Amino acid sequence: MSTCKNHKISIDEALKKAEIICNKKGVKLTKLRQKVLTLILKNHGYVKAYDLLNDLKKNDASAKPPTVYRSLDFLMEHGFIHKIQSLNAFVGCSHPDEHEDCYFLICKECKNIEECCSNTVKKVLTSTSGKNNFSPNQVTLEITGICQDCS
Amino acid sequence: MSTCKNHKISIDEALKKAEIICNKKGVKLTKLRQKVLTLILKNHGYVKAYDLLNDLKKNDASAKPPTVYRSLDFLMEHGFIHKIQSLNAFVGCSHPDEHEDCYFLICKECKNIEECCSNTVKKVLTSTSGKNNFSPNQVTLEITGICQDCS
DNA sequence: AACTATTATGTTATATTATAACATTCATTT
DNA sequence: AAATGAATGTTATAATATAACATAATAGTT
Repeated sequence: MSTCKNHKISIDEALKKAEIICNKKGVKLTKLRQKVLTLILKNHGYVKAYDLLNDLKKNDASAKPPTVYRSLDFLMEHGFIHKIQSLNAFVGCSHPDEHEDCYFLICKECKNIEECCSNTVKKVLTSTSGKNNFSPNQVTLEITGICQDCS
Repeated sequence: MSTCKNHKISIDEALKKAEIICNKKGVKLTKLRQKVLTLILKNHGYVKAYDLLNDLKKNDASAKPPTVYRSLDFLMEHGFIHKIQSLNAFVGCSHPDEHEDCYFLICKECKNIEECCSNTVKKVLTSTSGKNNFSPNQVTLEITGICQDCS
């Protein structure tokens, strides 16, 4: 069982968690989707779609862009991964079951991405949106900088 | 002089402002850059790079991707426009001289984008980053939802 | 004015990211 | 087994962006 200081939980645990959530929802975590999720979780930083595709090709030469994008779509839809908009990249989610608005601390040194949840941030964003009479739907909050280990 | 309720200032004013800032900085707002900035400001919502390219081609058939991307880079570098990461699109900036961390309210109905500055938001983000021992460098905050006019 | 250095633009080519559209396979239910 | 719907395979292409090198314009120097 592989673990990593950057994973709140191990890959195996994350996969099991995903399996359980899928069962609850009545959707299927197919072999392919598992494979893609595993490849993403294995990385401590972020992963690019075409790097994933190349990884998939090692086992299955017939893998093509839709192969990976469809899995990515599924995994995003169910909160198992997130897309980092400012990088066109993807990261695993450490807590797909308890999902709130999250934000990302992206270290430009080590490329590591920390996913954070903060009620304070959430509240401030909601209230500021409210002041603008805006009904928020989806928040993209990505903070690039230098992490503790790299400073 | 064209104005728009969504522009805090008119296009002409924005151009003049940009001109002044460029002079101060010792950089040049060339005809091409002016043209690109104008095309962006004319839009009330966001603009895609290749739409800009097509607009440019109307006057100059030889325009090519680097033509527009270089201008976009320049305009972003000096704060005259912003890139909306979640849309791969660009919006004009209404206050390039008094620049702080801004965020964007993106209406998925009317496609309008409101640029906002909030000290509260800024403070919360800085302090939350600090709690994670993270030195923020650049913040991407994009909130998608429904604006007042569309709700 | 001629020379030089720098900046900006032109040009060709290609890299990167992502989706549309249709065919086939697989799993589940009947 | 047949029918259905979901998932995957496959082909093609769309959309976004940059590398690399050539030329032109500009500003500063002689």
